[in-house]
Amino acid sequence: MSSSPSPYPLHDADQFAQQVLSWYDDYGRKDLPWQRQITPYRVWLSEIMLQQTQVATVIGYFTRFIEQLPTVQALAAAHEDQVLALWAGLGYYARARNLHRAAKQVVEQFAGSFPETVDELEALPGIGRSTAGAIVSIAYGKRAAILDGNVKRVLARYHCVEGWPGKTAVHRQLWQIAEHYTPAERSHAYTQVMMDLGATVCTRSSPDCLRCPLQQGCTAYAEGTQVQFPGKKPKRQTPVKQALLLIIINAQGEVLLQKRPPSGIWGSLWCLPQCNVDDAVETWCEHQLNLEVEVVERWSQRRHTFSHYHLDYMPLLLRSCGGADVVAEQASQWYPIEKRELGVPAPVATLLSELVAKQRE
DNA sequence: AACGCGGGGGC
DNA sequence: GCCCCAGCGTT
Repeated sequence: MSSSPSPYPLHDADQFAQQVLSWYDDYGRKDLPWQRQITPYRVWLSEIMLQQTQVATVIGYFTRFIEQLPTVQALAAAHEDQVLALWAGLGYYARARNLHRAAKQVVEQFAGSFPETVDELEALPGIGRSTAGAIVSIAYGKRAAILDGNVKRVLARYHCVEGWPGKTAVHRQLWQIAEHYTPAERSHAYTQVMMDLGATVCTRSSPDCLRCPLQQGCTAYAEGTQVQFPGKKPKRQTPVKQALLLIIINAQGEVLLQKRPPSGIWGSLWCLPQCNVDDAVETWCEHQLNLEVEVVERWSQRRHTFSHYHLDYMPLLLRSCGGADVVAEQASQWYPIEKRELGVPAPVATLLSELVAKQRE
């Protein structure tokens, strides 16, 4: 382990662990769905979901996912569309695709039993150092440090670590601290409590320091500078893109969906056809979809925000009135609007729901 | 309307 | 090794 000098003294690791573990015994969460029957598969799935989403939301997704794909073998054998449908609404769809790929690797390379070391786990797609540490400590009870967003916040405040954790130097510093405090015993409880603390006590904008087991010893608390840590990502302004989203209905009342390419926004999800605002819609449909359409309604413009741009889109309701049906190609299909078995992005799901509601009027 | 999340991949 | 990418719920 590298030993770059720290600008602050690390505290006693045993005492630190004792403080948080005692809090865990009293207040830690122990009955979340993935904490009940602990298997590496369940821990892995929950950790990937929790990377991007809060516990309350993950519970429903996790439960549904496990019902349909209860084992890594089942996941490996599933169709990509089923996996993405189970993920739809969570965002960051590359993770669902990585999850699927990793399951196949576990089945093929490890005969279906999960690897037990951080190094082997990290070699699987979608698993990095922190997620590998979480699996090793929670599922196998072995010592391994984690550094997710919650833990970063707790540790950055505890030692007033300056700078944005996206910077390599800051990140390295935080890992060093994380490793220092990670105890050899009670690995599962320690990992769990550090995440719980960050999620429920040491929150981003209003930390509840009076209930924090680390209050004594927390440098930011002592200085009243909690909300300054961790340092923020330098922000840049997000561009606005515009598009038309085409809700094309055929004579059977089905809507045309197209599978997106595997990389980029909404990768591999099923989406409404999308064209530029200055395209002539009828002509575009004829050329791109080989479909004759007429515009039925123009809905009001909405905004969907991604991390790096806004998409202002106007939904157009179109009726397909014949023309060759080119939907033979794999990448598009007519889909019953009330069916919910394909992975569609959140805004598309919203539009389809609105359409269903409208038709019931 | 900001904000932040863990890891992959391009450079 | 550094930086950009990604989608949604929360604040």
